Amino acid sequence: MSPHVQQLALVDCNNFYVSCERLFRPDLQRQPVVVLSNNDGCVVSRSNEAKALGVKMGQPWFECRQLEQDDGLLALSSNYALYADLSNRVMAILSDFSPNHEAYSIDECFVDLTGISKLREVSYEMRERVGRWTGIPVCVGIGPTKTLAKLANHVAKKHPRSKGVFNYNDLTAEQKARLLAQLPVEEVWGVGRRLTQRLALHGVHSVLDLREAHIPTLRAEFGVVMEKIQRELQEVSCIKLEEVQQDKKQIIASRSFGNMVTELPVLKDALSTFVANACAKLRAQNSQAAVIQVFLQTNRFRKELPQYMPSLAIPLPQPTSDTLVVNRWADYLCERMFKEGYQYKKAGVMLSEISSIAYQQGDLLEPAPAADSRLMQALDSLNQRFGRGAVRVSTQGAYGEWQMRQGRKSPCYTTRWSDVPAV
DNA sequence: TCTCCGATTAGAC
DNA sequence: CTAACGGTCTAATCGGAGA
Repeated sequence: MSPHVQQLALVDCNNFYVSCERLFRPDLQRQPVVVLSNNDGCVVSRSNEAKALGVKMGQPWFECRQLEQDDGLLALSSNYALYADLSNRVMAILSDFSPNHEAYSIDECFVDLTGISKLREVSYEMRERVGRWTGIPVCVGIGPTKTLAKLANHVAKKHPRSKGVFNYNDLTAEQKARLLAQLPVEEVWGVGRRLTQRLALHGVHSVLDLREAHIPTLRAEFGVVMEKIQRELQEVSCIKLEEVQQDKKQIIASRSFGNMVTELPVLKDALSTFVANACAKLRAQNSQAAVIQVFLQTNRFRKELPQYMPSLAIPLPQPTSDTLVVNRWADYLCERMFKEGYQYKKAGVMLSEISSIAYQQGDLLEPAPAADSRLMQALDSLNQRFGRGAVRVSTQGAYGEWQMRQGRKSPCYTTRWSDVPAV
């Protein structure tokens, strides 16, 4: 093999949320288990046994709920504090294998193993060490580009013979072609449902079809994104490893309500919580926002009810990350949009035009409101020590109607002492 | 006619 | 309580407004 081929590994946790729950509930092993999204709305993680029962990713819980009685399917509310904590542990272990790595999502990490000797042994060791130290099962896919590493990971997950590790770079040209011909094009990273349909119209069904497609046609019909995907399949790296986490360019805090909301004060109360979360995220990356947007939504699935989905944005007089300042604007925007006679199901706040506080522009007319940032710093450090929501804006949480339903949540074993069972 | 901007679309997980 | 369907984020693209 030529020495300059990139050996890029994608390590992906198996059924991550379900695997996290199983760590503290050994009785869930070999049982059909799913984890639900916020508000216990949709299935977002499935054990293999749940997949075998036909439960689909993203399926609304009420649609498969019957399986609870019929087949012993167990559903749990999501416990993000637990998943984030375990994710951090997995990432820390993986980072020991290479200084060049990217935590791509809560359950996936790219690790650049180029130039490592005994690559085979090392990739098995990654899998085993994560399993031994955290109890989370993972699969490893290796390829010359991110897109092919992802595809290799898919192969590792699907074929038991691979024992959880698959290296695309080990294949001959013929073996590569044979493998790609068997894989449907929707398995490719960046090709979703819509693009799969459109590609089929052009006779592109397998990954091999896409790799070999006529380039000018592809570019004209599908744009630069598809061209990049094709180049990646041709082993030309177009998507680089992002080793440092980029600052968010946009921050959204929104939630569906546990019950429909009809009154303005309740909406404002919910929004003040969203503002607090969004501004805390903003401050955590040392940024400020210049535009705030608020949106309200009725339940789009209830077609018989009157629908109203307003959204309003406003440029702030000065960029800020101050919860109290943003909250006043959110109140104002909410009041301007609120209409009596609708049942609101969801609301949210979006912060955009985000910049680093390092570049704070001095305002010639208004004195800089630096004093308030001390209050926000105090608030952040208290909430960090005692848990999110320990210190709040006065109105926040006065009404309970909007809070989401989470009737099936497991205890916070790793992040809250009081939830750890006595030995 | 060109450019900018907001809204829309598509995707990931 | 007897209906019930997530939350964030990015990038490309498109159409209209305004220069």
